[in-house]
Amino acid sequence: MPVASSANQTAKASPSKTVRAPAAQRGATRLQVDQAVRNALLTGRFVPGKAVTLRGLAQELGVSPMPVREVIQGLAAERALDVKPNGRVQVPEMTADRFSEILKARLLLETELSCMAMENLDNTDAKELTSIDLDIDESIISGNAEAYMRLNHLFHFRIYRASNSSILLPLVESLWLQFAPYMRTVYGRVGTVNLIDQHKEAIHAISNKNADALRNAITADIQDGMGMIGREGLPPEA
Amino acid sequence: MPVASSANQTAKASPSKTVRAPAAQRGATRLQVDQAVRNALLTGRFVPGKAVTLRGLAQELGVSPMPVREVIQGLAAERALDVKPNGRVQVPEMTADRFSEILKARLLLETELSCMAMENLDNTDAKELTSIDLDIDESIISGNAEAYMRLNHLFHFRIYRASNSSILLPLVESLWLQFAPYMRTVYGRVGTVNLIDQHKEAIHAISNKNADALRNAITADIQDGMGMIGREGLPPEA
DNA sequence: CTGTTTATTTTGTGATCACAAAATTGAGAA
DNA sequence: TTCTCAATTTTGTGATCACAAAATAAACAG
Repeated sequence: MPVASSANQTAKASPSKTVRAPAAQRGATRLQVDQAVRNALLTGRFVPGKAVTLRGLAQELGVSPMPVREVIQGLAAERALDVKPNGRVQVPEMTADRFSEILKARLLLETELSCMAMENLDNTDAKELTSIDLDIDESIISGNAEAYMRLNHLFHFRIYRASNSSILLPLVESLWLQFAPYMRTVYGRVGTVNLIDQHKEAIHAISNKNADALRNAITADIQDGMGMIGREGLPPEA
Repeated sequence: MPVASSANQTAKASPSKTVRAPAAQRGATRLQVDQAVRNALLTGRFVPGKAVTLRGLAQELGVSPMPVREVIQGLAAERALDVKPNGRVQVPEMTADRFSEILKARLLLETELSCMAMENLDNTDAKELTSIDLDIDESIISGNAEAYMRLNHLFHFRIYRASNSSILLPLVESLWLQFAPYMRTVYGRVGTVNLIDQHKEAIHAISNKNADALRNAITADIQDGMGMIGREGLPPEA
């Protein structure tokens, strides 16, 4: 899945004379790498434990190792990637401690975020969320875990983004990057059919402009989605 | 303040033959740059709006621009540095919205963190915290804002670190990196003598193993430290 | 076949380079 | 002076290189 124009790669014609494509805009390559890796993490295409190598990712995306290095450093700072003591980078493994702490943090921050968002949400947003939720239902019954994760993220952050938050929102985004790869492995084990859709009540709360109801719906959604794991055997390995 | 051995810099002897120092260990240079910038931010030596340039920082620390690039990317991902649309990097400016949100996030996360830490804190920790607090008192009366900020960070995170948290702790660290530079400008304006020391009660709560009391003390400390700004004129500029 | 040791490959790290976009400076005209 | 525009410098970006540590593969001895 090359992300850059083919003229960009293998730019080695004459010595000490590197030809470069016009470069659509400043930092476009890094941005594309960043989005590619983020999407891969959020949709579970990067499995916990998976090794992430500079040259590997660079070749896979059709770019030089340079922008990949910077993106990896950024994602490592967000704890979305794990830099081992020997420098190797991998998708973090989940542990029981990490999981329960993420659950706690999500409940704390995402309920707050949804309350903040409430005052800026109107019926137009409710309709959009309804549309997304329909796609979510479809992804659940069809067992398309990747689509489910993408849409579920879209649903939640469509709400949170209305909060106009510049502090809490990035923190929550970091949390999602951390637990998403593990959730994907859970869906692979127990499927997606067991998922309960708590989104209907969230939409209803938004339509009624009831902040408390939205808070409860978000709480229920988080606890349903992640609490399920508690009954399945939390730690993937001891 | 060169951070690397003098043998490392100006390593340009013969063409295409770079001499390198034995390299104490893997990633040591980047780690030193990272700690240097983090300390500068946390102690307020980097003022909001200050431009952070690759070559500038690299030369100041006596390293090549390479490790600086990676560190900056990491700190930008933690919102500790602000990457403008044109690629320039600077210490973030504070706004009223950001400030109140940071305050809210601190109250949410740091109280939780202190409660988690309580069960692992013993009298040895209390004595250490007392020692730190004495130094804090001294820094306040002497008006040494930089020392105060360093010690205050040390005090809080000595507590939080006992929580053995791997999720919430990095989030809070990100918050401190974000508000520290601004706080320094406030201390420069109104001085440090107005600061109220709420740490005594926190230490007392730890000695008594009273989680609720610790929560209250941390809450009071945060609100005292940051609530003061509300009476001084929050936004540095509109 | 098993365990150990050596050779090979992979991989992160620091450094340097070339280039373009952007900011800054400088000169000249009104 | 003040404005405008060209020249210069600064700065981030992508690319490539050299090196060492680490991981893997390959020999080899038992």
